[in-house]
Amino acid sequence: MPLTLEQVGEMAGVSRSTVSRVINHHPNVREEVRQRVWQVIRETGYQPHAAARSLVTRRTYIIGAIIPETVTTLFVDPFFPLLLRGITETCNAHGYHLMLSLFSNPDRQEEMYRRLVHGSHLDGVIVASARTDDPLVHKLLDDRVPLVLVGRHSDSRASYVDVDNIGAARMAVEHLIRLGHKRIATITGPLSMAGGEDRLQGYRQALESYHLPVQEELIAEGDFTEHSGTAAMHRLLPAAPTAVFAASDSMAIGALKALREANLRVPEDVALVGFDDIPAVTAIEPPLTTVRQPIERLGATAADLLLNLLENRLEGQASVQRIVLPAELVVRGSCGAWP
Amino acid sequence: MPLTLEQVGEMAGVSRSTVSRVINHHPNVREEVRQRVWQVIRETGYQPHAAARSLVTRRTYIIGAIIPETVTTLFVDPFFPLLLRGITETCNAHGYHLMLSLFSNPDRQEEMYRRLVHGSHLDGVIVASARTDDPLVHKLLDDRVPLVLVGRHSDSRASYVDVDNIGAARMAVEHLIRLGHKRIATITGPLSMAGGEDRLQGYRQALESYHLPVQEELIAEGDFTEHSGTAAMHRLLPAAPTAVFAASDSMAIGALKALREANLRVPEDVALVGFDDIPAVTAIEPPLTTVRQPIERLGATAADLLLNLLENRLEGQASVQRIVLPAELVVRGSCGAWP
DNA sequence: TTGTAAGCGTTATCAT
DNA sequence: ATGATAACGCTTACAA
Repeated sequence: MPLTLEQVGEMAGVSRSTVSRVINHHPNVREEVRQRVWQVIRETGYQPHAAARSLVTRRTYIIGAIIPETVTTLFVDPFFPLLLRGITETCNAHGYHLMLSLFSNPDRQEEMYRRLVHGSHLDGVIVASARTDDPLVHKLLDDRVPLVLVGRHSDSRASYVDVDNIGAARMAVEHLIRLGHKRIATITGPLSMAGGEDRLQGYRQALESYHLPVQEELIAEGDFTEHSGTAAMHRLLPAAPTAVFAASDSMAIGALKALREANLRVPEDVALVGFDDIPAVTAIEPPLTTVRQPIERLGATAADLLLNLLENRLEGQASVQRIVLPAELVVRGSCGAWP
Repeated sequence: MPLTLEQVGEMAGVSRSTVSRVINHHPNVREEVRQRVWQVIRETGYQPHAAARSLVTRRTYIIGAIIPETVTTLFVDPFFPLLLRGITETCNAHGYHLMLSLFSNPDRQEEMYRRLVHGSHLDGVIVASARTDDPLVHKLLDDRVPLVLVGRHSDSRASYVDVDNIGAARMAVEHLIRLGHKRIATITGPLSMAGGEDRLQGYRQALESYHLPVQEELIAEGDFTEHSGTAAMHRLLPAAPTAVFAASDSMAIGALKALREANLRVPEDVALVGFDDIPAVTAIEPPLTTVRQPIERLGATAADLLLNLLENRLEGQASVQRIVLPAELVVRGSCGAWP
């Protein structure tokens, strides 16, 4: 059985209130007493009971990371582990813990939401890669749950951290244009997700800035998975693009397979650029030119934002914050820029 | 402000005790009253306060997933997301939540451990892929924390779920032997981890069962990462193996690069087999023959085991359980078995 | 500076 | 079958 404040107090010859003050770093404790109490705490390994504490403080020091249903299938992508690493790193550094919820089963979603949010389990929530209009986000906001998103959302009340998807996609496509390509196709992500929509937007902007036409037959929608990349590439083949910008590396790899099947060489016949910089891209031949996102920083920043929100909620106008992080183009063999 | 039991009781015209009984499905409540109370609960969306509840029940319905320091760098491997998916799926189905802790920062480990474990935050813990003699595991066991490991451990008190690494490795190597190879090298994982040790053991067994010599110059240790695979392959090259069994796909991919540099073709000059079946292996040329582990089932089984432990602890002799799941060989191009 | 006491929202024991 | 009432371990006025 773990010790209680009362017992620690007894051992130190003070009341439980004093021990509480010591633990919570209240100033009004005699130095000598403080020393003695810490001594006992250290010796006994006393640790406050989390539930008892949060019952009165109304704080759990737990934040939730929610992966919405739509992306649980993408959860195996290195994106999420990296994001989680960024989040936990920051959380732990500030004494917070992380509760991970994959909303994979639609039947259980509502119940999970209730237990989690209304059960006062969490101080705040980070939602990763929701659909642009995911109702979950609206609900959290309606319920006044301190919230930070990874990836932008249509709800104007939502704070978020995002990668500059538009700029990054534009950079990638302009790179292809400068390499002399005129018929550049794109395999988009799901257009219901910000990442999908924005990267397409960047593609458009790049073409327009070079006065190239945006042609519908050069645009095919995928869902970020490799398989969808292959399928999309098959649909694009009749339009005979000389270059392809895929909105994810997995889709680029899928596209590569379709190109191989069609006896097209990369980059000689078709140049290829991906997005994400997952480890697999350096394993394939040719290594994939792609966009590298600061994923771990994305997570760390989201956590930072959320913790700030939590700590300053008292003085708090509900200030909506939006942070956009830059990405970088990593040029490798698949775009033909190398000799 | 969320409602309390008291308020719900008032609205239903009963005392808080009765509402509590209804919620906890106690038999002794008049049917009519039960109906009325549920009605109010549904209408109001009342949800019990988790902290208040666990203060008295001493249960949090949270289980912890701990990723020890040694493998946080491997956390980006698809292994962990899949494992987590298996774990959460089972947890959520039984009304449990998951707390994720990456013990990445050694300086904070002790404090995190204390807050987490001694703070009564968790009902039980799953530790993934610890080192075979990881002190963390001993400590958890000493502290009487209900525990299930993913991957075996030297502490005989520990229940675990593991893949049949020995059998799987043996199967992979025997496959190479049957293909006619006599000089088969292996790139091992870290020998301080069960997965590393056992896969080497399987390699040995395969050779021995075919009366082939086990030669030290054909064995090189890696750390599961791609880079270490390249380095290990370089060390193996002088021994001129005709086949290589790598204990992870990432290392196999690393080895492939080293082989390419040395102008050796796969599978013509050197056959290659990996372990894990990560997505990247079908992206490379030739596609990698590898061992597929039931990772998600591994996680689900671990969670099942732990929840069982928790639910039956009362009647509970501390029965140590060990479950070993089979893996399968996936034959693709890199071993030369295909025409 | 320190102790006493009330209260956080439950569950559980005991009457009724 | 139901309602008081006493914990659970902590924080926080309020008193001293």
